[in-house]
This record gives sequence, C-alpha cells and structure tokens, in this order.
Amino acid sequence: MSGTTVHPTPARREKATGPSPLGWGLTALLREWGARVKAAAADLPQGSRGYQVLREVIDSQPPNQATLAARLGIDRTVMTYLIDSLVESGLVERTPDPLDRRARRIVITEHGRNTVNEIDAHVAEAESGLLAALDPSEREQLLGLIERAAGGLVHDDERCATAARAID
Amino acid sequence: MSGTTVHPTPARREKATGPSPLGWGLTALLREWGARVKAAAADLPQGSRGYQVLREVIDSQPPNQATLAARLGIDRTVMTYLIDSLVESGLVERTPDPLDRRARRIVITEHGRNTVNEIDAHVAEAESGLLAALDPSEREQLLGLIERAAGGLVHDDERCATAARAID
DNA sequence: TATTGTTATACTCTATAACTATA
DNA sequence: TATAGTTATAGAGTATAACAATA
Repeated sequence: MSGTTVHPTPARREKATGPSPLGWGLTALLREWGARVKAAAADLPQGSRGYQVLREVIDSQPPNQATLAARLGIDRTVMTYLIDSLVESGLVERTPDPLDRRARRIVITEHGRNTVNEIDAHVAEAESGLLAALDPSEREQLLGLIERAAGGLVHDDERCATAARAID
Repeated sequence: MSGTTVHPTPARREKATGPSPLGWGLTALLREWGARVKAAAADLPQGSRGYQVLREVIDSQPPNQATLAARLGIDRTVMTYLIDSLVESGLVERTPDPLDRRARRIVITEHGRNTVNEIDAHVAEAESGLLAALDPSEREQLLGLIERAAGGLVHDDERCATAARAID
C-alpha cells in the first residue's frame, strides 16, 4: 500500500533466470487483493483483515479467538484488538464457551451477517477484477491450486524453517 | 512471522460460503514463502526482500532504484535502505547512469552473483517444499497462472481502488 | 503445567514530507 | 515543472513478555 504502481513484465524484463517469480507474483497479487478488498469492505473496521475474520466467523461454526488467530495466521494478541473493533461496530459478539470457560466464542450478529452479505458481492467483483487476465476456468484452476497448496502447509511443521519459531 | 502455526482446512471448516479463500490462500502461501526464503537466504541482509532485489538486479539489465521499487512494489524511500545494506555487504554496486546523471544503476558484483547462485538452489528447494501438495505439472500450472494474473495488473490503473492512492 | 484471553512495552516496518541534483 | 535519490520523522503494524483465569 505504498504509493507505487505495480510494474510487471516491463520491456526490459528478460527470462527469469531463477526461482523468484513465485514470490513476486504472490506479493503483487496479495498487495492488490488487500487494496481492492479494503476498498470493497470500506464499511468494516480493520480493512481486508476485518473482512477475513468475519468470513471465518461465519464459515466456521462460532470459533474462539485462538482458533481464528491460528487459522488466519494472526497473532493472538492482535486478534484481541481486531475482535474489539468488530464488537464495537456491532458485527460480532463475544459469548462464553460453555465447554471451556477460558474461551470466548465469536458469533456473528444479524447486522454482521447482513453487512458481510453485501460486501461479499463487492469482494467478488474485486477478485474477478484482480484475476482479469484469466478466463473463468483458469480462475477456478488457480483458486483450486492455491487452496490445495496452502492447505498442504499443515503437516510439515517439524521439517521446515518456520517450525523453529512457530513451535517456540 | 508471528508465533502461530497455519491451521488450514481444519475439521470444522465448512464449504466456503463467500469469496475469501483467495485472500486466505495467498496470505498463507506468501507468509510461508517469506519464512522459507528468509531461511534459505540467511546469508543475505534484508531476508527474502534482499533476495528478490538481487534476483531482479540480475534479471533486468542493470536497473535504477526507481525501476526496482516500482517493479517490486516497494517504496522508493525503502529501496534506498535496501540497496544501502546490499552495497555494504558487497553484493551490488551503485554506478552512475551515463544517460541520466540523477539515476544510479544497480549492478550485481561478482560476489553478489556467486551468492545468489548458491542461494537459488536453496530457494528452489524451499519453493518446492512450499508446493509439496502439488505434483510437478500442477506447480507449473500454478506458476504460470500466478504470473499471468499478476502480470495483468498493469493496465487497469484508472479503474480500480488502488488507482486513487497509486496516482496521488 | 499448559492454554485462553488481555494488556503493556518495545520494535520493525511503512508512509509522508522535505530536500538535492538533475532533467 | 517533473523525476531520481536521499534523509528525517511520525505512524501503523508486529512481536515479546507478563498477567489472570481456567483447564
């Protein structure tokens, strides 16, 4: 979200010698995704992340904060502030978890559900704009591949570099 | 790089009602990519971004800082510090641009080239680990789709939400 | 002893503006 | 006037550690 314009595949771009296009492409796409979804979800606090949390609250049956944090890759201390502002806006509520009195179940409010429903349409537009270079079947493909690749990141915790700090 | 473990596709995940999996998948993949490449490029300053800059310096014929910044989506003020530390480490040099005395061409040094060559192998490993859930042909597919989608983000500047702030 | 959630602090990024030297 | 590069400052975002309540 810096004042710069993405400038891909410019005239002077040669063949990619090394393995960088993955990181470059992911970065460019995620930056644009964040900017577009932030605009689409301008009604929400916390921009695109507020939207992601709300979607997750709806899709999972009411999760607790730790689950939300783990699933979205957000620190649990940050999740506290995130939920705070969503509660202030009346989009979600913290309810006690009858099975674990330490935990709070985060449930969507009627207002929250309506808001997300409206925003979903705008986000869908934003996302198809983001993938404008691909035709519909390719978008499906990309979505599927991304989800599978990302979904595969669970079980190699003991092997990779992140593990060390992730475990701590 | 928070002390959290990604926790995708957990037991309680239902069908995705809305359009969030794209943002979720991109975020998870990019976070892991950054962590793994940072480990793979531990010799470099500035982690995965130092690597990205070096790769770009090699792939483009010596670019100036503004070009690098635009292409990688990094603010030009940040690029100054980035290049500073790469110069300190002897990986690149700032040379005057004969065609524009304001600009500095960033050229890779012999040491820089050797270093990147070594790291490339580790990064390639890191990336195939990242995409372990996909078979080789699917990885190719994903790479291609990501590059095309990201490459398509150039010409809609006057239409989308980012434009406003990108233009400024 | 481990975990959920909260708070406070410090640190790291990033954004903004101002300045120079060129064009 | 606009652009390339630099620098300084402020702000947003993030990590770390400590704590209370519960498991």
